[in-house]
Amino acid sequence: MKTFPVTLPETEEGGETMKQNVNIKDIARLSGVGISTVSRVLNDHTDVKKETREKVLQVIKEYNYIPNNSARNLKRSVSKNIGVLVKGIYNPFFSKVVRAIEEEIARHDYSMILHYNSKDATNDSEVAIELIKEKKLTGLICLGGDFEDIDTKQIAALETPMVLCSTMVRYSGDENVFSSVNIDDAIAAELAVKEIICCGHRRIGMIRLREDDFSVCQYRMTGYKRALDSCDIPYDPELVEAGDYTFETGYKAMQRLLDKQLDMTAVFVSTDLMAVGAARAAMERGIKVPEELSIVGFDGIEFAEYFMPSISTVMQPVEEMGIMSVEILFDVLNNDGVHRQILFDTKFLHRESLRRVGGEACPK
Amino acid sequence: MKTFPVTLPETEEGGETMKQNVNIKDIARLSGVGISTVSRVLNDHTDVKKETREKVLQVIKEYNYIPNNSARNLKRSVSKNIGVLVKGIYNPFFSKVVRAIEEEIARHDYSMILHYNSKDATNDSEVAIELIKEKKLTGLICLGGDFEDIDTKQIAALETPMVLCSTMVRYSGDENVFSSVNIDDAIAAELAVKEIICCGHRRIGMIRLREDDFSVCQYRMTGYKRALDSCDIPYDPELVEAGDYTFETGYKAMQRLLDKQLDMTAVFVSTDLMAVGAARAAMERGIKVPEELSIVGFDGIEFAEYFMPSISTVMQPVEEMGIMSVEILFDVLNNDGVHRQILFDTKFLHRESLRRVGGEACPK
DNA sequence: AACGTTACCGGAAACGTTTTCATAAGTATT
DNA sequence: AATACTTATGAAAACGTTTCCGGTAACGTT
Repeated sequence: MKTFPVTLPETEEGGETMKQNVNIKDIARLSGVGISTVSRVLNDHTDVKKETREKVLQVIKEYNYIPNNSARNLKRSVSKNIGVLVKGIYNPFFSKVVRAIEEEIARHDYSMILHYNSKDATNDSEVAIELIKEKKLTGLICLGGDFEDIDTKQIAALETPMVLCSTMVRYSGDENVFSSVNIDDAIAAELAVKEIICCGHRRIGMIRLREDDFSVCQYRMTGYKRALDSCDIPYDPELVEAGDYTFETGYKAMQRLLDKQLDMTAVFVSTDLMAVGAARAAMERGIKVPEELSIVGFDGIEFAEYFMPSISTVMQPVEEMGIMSVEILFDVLNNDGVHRQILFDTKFLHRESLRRVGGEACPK
Repeated sequence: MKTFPVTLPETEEGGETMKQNVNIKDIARLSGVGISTVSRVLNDHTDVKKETREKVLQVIKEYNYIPNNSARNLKRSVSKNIGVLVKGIYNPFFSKVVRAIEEEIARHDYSMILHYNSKDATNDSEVAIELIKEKKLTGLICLGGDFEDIDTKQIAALETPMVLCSTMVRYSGDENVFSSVNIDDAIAAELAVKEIICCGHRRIGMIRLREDDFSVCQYRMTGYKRALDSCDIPYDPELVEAGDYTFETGYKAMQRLLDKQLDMTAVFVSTDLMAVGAARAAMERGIKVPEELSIVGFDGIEFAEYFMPSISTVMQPVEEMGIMSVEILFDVLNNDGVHRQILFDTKFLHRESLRRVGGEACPK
């Protein structure tokens, strides 16, 4: 039953037998060194004589040896896996971030475990903690969702870096147990609405997110109000309807808005997806966009650019945000828990769906 | 340094100390049974007395014990991770499949490791094999991409079930080493083009995929030709341009097509993304869609429905395909390698972008 | 009463690494 | 020549499971 100190059945050209799995012991034996030396070579330790290292590397290559990750993980008591937890909405914006994240993670020689939290009304921090513990993750990036009443003690105890990207945090503690990557939704929205105002619009509708959806998108509503306020335009709740990210709800929200027969000349929409739905709803009723109604979205998904008319929007630096999330994660990992909060800049893209109307521009 | 056989420092209410990680030995000791019994409980083995099981479960719950996955993986010599390898294009179609896959994988209590293969011109099977070996995956699902000259011996030797979903396979072996989930792209495309012909169109353009992109989308070209053929419409290479999935290349391909001043009345486009880009290109030039030019896409992504005009397209059963891929994977896993090839049906969606013209319908 | 079965259970050997510790050999220092 | 310090190395102890192997107790069968 014991392995004898003989050479392995080699994987010959056309040979039928193929040793299923070469392990570190085999490599050690075959290169005439101890196991620990092989391990040192594998992990790039410096204290191995050059010739020894080369010899070992050659054997490794020759036998096509791949170290067993499970064993490594067990010893190191982490998994070289980084979790990404995505809040359950389907949004091309998130898909793109995920992609950027994966590429960056792969560059660091880690793997990405992707999990969608589809339960709608959960506080995502619990799911996050569960995930970390269960899968022994090296780190976790949360995309979207809602962290409320966080048990900072528990999170700190995990000693696993967490980065929240585009995640709503409602919690008034001072402890600093995670990093975050965001844009300033309120300011970005405020600027967008000001752009609308600058085009002479005064009656500006808004399609916001349902209030029970605690995502950062809620702040876009704040920005809307602030912009109105700073230009002395009264806030009229009649002009506000809500949806929940999707084309369809944007479409319906716009219908409700139009049904009210308001003298609206522009609408600011919380997400590009809804903006497209909204635009369609208006156009279906024969309302010309932007001649009769301007529409502005938020996110910067590519689709908005190809819609006819192309949708003016607030562009988030998608890839950069993804990459930064990973960078921060590894920073925290290596520099022992110094967390960072990053705010990215956005850019307003003035496209076809927004047009100047008669009225004078806002002084501001 | 050794752990003494005393009770653990409990996680008391408000207590500061928290035993970092309870393990199976602790649970065994605390519930007064042997380690193997705890293991049996954990793995739902039948040969444990009811009371013992309950006792153990209670202790597990009380101490919030979560088994160490790395250790489990090491013993079981698999990882409870299922890989998903996505070919590097950004396509909302794939994002949606991935999502369906993840949910199904999670339902089985596995994790999904998602990896994007961004290298454009690779034979993806090598990446796949590498991935399986390195991450000790339980199974692998490939989305898109190209398997050519497969080393079936090597794949068989892995003994890891592989499912190819929407993946191009160019290889003439008889051995059956993987399962597949697909639609019949040629037939679906043929039907779509016949629909166009039935609307009276005779000069039908095509925006296909670049020929060096070996994806299943190539078969859509086959379908196009077949449809023309069966209705005795001559194939005219002038009417064909190529792109590579994206809005932008669809847009440009349409421009090239229009530049040629052909008397085209409809265009069949290989992917919805390109179809939208193409529609935009036409409309920008003042060509009315569908009044002057009909456009038909392929895939069934949601966006196509909200574009104005909504894009007629071939709907693939996205979620079903994802779920099926996972189901097959587990089937193969449990029934010892009986592979299956699945073909899903598609559905042609006649929407605004396709309109009847004067000419008589095709007899067929 | 002796025996065979069955239902439960514990000990201990894996699984394949990383890392600590000890040691041997070489080199520099006294 | 004795000492100390470096450099390279191997043996062996973990890491936390699963599972094989065997053993005990209870029970029914002869």
